[in-house]
Amino acid sequence: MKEIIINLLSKEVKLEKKEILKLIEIPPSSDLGDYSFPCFILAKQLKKNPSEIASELSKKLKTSKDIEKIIATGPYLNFFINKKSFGEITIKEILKERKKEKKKGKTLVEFLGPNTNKPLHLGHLRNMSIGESVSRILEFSGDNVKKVNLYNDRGIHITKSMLAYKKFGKSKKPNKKPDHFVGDFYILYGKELEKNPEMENENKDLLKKWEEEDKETLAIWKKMNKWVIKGIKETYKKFGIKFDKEYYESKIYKKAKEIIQDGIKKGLFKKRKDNAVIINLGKELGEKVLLRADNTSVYITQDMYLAKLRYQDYKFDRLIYIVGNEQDYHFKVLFKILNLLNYPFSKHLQHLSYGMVTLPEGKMKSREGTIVDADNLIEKVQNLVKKEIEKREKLSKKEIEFRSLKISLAAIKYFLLKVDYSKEILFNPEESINFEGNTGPYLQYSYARANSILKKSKIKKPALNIINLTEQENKLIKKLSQFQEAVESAYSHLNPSLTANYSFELAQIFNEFYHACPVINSEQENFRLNLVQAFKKIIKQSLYLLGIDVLEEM
RNA sequence: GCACCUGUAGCUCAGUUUGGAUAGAGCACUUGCCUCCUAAGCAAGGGGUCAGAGGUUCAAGUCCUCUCAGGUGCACCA
Repeated sequence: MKEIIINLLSKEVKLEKKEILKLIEIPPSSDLGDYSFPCFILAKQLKKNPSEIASELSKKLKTSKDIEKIIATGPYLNFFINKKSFGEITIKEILKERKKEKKKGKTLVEFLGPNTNKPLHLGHLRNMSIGESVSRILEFSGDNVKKVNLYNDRGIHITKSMLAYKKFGKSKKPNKKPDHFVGDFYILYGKELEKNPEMENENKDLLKKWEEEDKETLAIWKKMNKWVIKGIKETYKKFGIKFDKEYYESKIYKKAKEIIQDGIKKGLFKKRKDNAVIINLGKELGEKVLLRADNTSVYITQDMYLAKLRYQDYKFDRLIYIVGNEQDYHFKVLFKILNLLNYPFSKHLQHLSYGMVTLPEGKMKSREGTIVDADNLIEKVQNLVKKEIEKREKLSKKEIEFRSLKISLAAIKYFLLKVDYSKEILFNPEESINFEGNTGPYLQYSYARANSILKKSKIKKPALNIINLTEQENKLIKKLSQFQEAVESAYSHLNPSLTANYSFELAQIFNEFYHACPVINSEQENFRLNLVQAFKKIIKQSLYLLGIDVLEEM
């Protein structure tokens, strides 16, 4: 429909079609028209008042069977489309089988990156929600996407829980979810450290032993890492996440040094007096150590190597790191160094920097016990959902379990995705997770309602013949027609919140329609069934892009 | 101190990328709607110096400058 308007305009207006496309907007109220073209830009070109231009154009442009009316309202040229044919085209287009987009290129999405000393928390849930959603949006638009994870499974923070376990664990085996079991020792380390500051040195010694590959130390490390990873995997599988490949820091941290030699050869890196290797990145980024005096590599060195390794593994066209904004500086430095090293992939790296999840009392702190644990949160929300279900109907235990998990995950994911990723999210345990209004369950509910209509109608193959259209039907058709644009926008901005906002607006309009326009046994049943079907398909796709599953009944 | 990010209704957020018609939702609050396809819903109502000040422009929540407030980073931790 837009194309028709563009073609019409391009005959009378000295602008490229692309420019016209950019300018066309949707008026704030449908009384004004369906599409509009603001004439301000032409005012300079023609040296005339934009209102005059609009009214002249409104006389020149000819209406057709698709464009019924063209009216100038002030400086805007407003188009009224033939709503019946627009409705037919839109619905047909949606109900048609979707051709798969051609593969555009290979994109790696790295997310999660857990430490193997404690269970996942709410921050990880945001990370995974964004990572999964971005991956799906990319894939939907034709990218060949691979999801990768990295376990930060070595280092001073890992030996903390090991040390506490050695001292106080008495070789016990996990008596609860194993990542929580290990996490308790991590917390215990912090507590004991206050009483006994000497532990910090003990911890350093333990790390040294690990680096020297002391057998006993490696055995504890392996055992505890296995426990944590098992627990973490359980959580992210429950959350609906899968990775194509998982990397382990412990397996690469020694090899990371290879990259240092390359930099020295190229004259980029320099040896300091004490034998540490450094790079000077000028005033803005400063001096960075890349290899310690004791010849061990640091975090950034491993990331440098890992980027190279991933390029070897996948020959990606793009690598997107989903990492919190506390690491903005780190990624600036990382990309800068890889650029200086002149690696071919270095220009295709991108940091999707998302904001922290904070609590009303501030940042989550493990020391103060204010960490919102992922497993606990999911369980709590699921229990709330169970109560809601039980209020409504009697179901088997199995069915309650099934539905409550999907609904609670929808509530959590949607809560984390509806806010622009770059912004901080305030999580208020009392208020944040609810099931009404702009929430995941509201969207699932609209889907279930649509499904219920289709199930209950006796007409199984409704014909698409439109007699006349109500205001709500027009609104719904228009919103449905904007799905493609919404996805494209989410793709180019890598922003799931755009999809979330679209989904909510769509569901809202559907619910208005639901109340205003009865489907079953109405004169318009055939057409309305088509409309409901189209809605069902689009809302399902939108929710899929957010990583949210639909329910046929709720 | 330096760098980056944020500031829109009581609360949580859209809208700022690319300036354009009357600044929108949700929650909370007040009312109405289940003999009607699922009330996790719908309808109506009150609630705004778009942090502040200047500037650019025919036009600024949106662009520029400064100020104020909050957050994050500035590790040979990962």
